[in-house]
Amino acid sequence: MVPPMSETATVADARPYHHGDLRRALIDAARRILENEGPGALSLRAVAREAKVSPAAPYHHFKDKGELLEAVAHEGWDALGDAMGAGLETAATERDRMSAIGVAYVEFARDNPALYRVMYDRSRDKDELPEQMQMDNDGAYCMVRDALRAKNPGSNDMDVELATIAAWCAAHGLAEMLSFKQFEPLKAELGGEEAFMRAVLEHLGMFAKVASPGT
Amino acid sequence: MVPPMSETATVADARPYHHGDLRRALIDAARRILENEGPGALSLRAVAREAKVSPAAPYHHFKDKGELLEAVAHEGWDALGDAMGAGLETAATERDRMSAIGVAYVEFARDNPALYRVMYDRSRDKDELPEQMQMDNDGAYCMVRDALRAKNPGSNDMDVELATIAAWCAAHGLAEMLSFKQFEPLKAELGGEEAFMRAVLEHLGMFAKVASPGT
DNA sequence: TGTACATCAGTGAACGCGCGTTCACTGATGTAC
DNA sequence: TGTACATCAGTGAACGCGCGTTCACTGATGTAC
Repeated sequence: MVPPMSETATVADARPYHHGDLRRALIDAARRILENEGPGALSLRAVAREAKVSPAAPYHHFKDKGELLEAVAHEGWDALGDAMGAGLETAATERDRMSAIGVAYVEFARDNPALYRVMYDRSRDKDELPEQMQMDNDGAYCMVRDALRAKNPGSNDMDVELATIAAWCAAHGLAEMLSFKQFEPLKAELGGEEAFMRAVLEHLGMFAKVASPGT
Repeated sequence: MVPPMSETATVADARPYHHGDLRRALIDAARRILENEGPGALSLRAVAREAKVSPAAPYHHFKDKGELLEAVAHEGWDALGDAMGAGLETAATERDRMSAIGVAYVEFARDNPALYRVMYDRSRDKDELPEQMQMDNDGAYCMVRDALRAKNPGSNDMDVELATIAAWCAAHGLAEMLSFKQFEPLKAELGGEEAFMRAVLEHLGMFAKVASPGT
């Protein structure tokens, strides 16, 4: 009788006692859980399970659950910044830059809804946006500001700053609204979700109290 | 020896076995917990505790925890609609209506942050905004749409609809951004939080791709 | 007006669950000599 | 090159906890006659 595959690991199923890069694996596992099961399922134990490791193992890499969440959120902000940068590249003209960034932002949120929620989740709260969102470090926030400055030459700094914040608010709001069912007829009428997104963003001026701020 | 206050309840501390309106009391208790301890603390048991009732009592009024949350969220939407209506009343001129509603919206979210989160969490779970947000029932959504129609006479229906959604997105985004610490210097510079809110909302047009949609 | 009885709205104990975290441990790795 | 030993990164069992929910119950209320 041929014995089943020996217990001593073959090269193929070798799972060394030491993982190699468990930290990385845990963050990846967390993202997998987020997207497959939502933020409610994201427990430390679930992450360990997903990474095929004991419940205590993560503690060699993260002080506690909060620190893991922090790392996941940090990667999320990086990824969002990358997505916005990639969107910017697609803009044909300078005038298109803002909407290209906006569309990239909203699509990122749509495609990574649970991650996006973790990023903004205040329960770990510091009442602070991450480094990528600071006003002075060439992060995503500055990318938007630069695009706005280019689009509105001659605007004063305060106006550009406020418009940047307004843009971020609008994109965030749209990102959270996009998936509500009641907009589906409108999306269909406009020819798809991206058209809907652009249409909403283009109508912001109609809502604003003053069409040309700073005048 | 004078016996201590009789076990048989005096009029003052009469707590009848039957509560009278436990459903109401549970919803109020939930709101108290939300604002004092945040959404994370909102368990059915905590609500029962807060209402000074056994953990099983709520089941005579709500099928399960979800149904209680639903009731809390429903009241939240009503309260938000009321706040927006009250804001509308304060608008001196027709032109001010939109910003009056917007300010009222954002202030409601600022003053009831945990309730506000529950409202949108429940909606997101169902992929549906509540009745107050439907496009055809004289709710809060329609209030915004009417104000926009009045402000932009002659606009076609689609433009008004899209601008309404844009306004809602902007207000929601600002509501969630408002309390981040990094905006504090800006608020101070502008002379306070309300000035900041108005300034951000007024700058939306600068972000929009097209200043006058529909042209 | 009294009384029997059904119904309603509570109680309190118990259930099983998954959670975050700790602990003593052990296997694997790296380093000093 | 070989060996002793410190350190690192895992294991697996256990802790106490609060949770949602169920259950048999009981006190209070309302109704029929």
